[in-house]
Amino acid sequence: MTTSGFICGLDAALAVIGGKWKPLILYHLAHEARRYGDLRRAIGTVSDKMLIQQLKELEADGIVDRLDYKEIPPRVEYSLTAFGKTLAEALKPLCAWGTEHVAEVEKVVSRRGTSAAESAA
Amino acid sequence: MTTSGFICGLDAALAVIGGKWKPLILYHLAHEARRYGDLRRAIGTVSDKMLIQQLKELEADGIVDRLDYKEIPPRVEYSLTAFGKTLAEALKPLCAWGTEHVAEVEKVVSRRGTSAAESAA
DNA sequence: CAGCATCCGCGACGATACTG
DNA sequence: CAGTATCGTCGCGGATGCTG
Repeated sequence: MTTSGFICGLDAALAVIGGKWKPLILYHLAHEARRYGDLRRAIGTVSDKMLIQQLKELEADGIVDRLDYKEIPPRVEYSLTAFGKTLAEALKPLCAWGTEHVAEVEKVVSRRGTSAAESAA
Repeated sequence: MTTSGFICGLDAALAVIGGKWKPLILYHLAHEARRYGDLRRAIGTVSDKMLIQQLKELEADGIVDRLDYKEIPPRVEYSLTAFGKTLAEALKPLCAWGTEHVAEVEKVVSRRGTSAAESAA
């Protein structure tokens, strides 16, 4: 058994950033460390359950770092690890591609169910 | 509201390549045009329904091109469009990143359910 | 050979309530 | 503030069978 499941690295990468909220998390964390609630507010429409879950997976993947200040009231900061930053680097071209072709993509995707683009006037 | 659903191009890109079999399809099509059955065999464990569906979405997205030879028995070839090739280009670094860190990723992902790790050729 | 229709399970995703 | 636990929905993805 190859035990390697992944055929073209792309699979591996997608397994890491494929979660519904992961790209957004990565995006917001790329600039600077963020507190939990801060992050949630930044993303806007994510539930605690999902945010925590995705955050934990990213943490398990070694992409993000969790810093607990052990204070009362609680204060926790999330940030990208060095490893996570290499991922962010690798993501840049794709991000640029997406930005450049947002219009086309959005148009077609919205036809598939208004999943990502809701208020596309 | 931003009316743009997508915050960072990354979202847009993921909406395009996020399907379960899309990376594999892209991967196999990147090298050369492929016939339907050929493609299905190459991927191995994909059902007709899924392959067709993903292929159609990619086609609607302008990523892949469908060439029907109108013959009997039927012959259809799928290939990347010029647009699709720009996407493939943007994907390379991510692909490389995934390849480079397959080990780490695979380890963690397999803990989450052996979901993506199974289809080896 | 290429593709479509249908049924169905299961896991992702989400809303709500509760805790330290 | 930063989570956790539970329950319910929804649609993705898979298996099977049929058609041109």
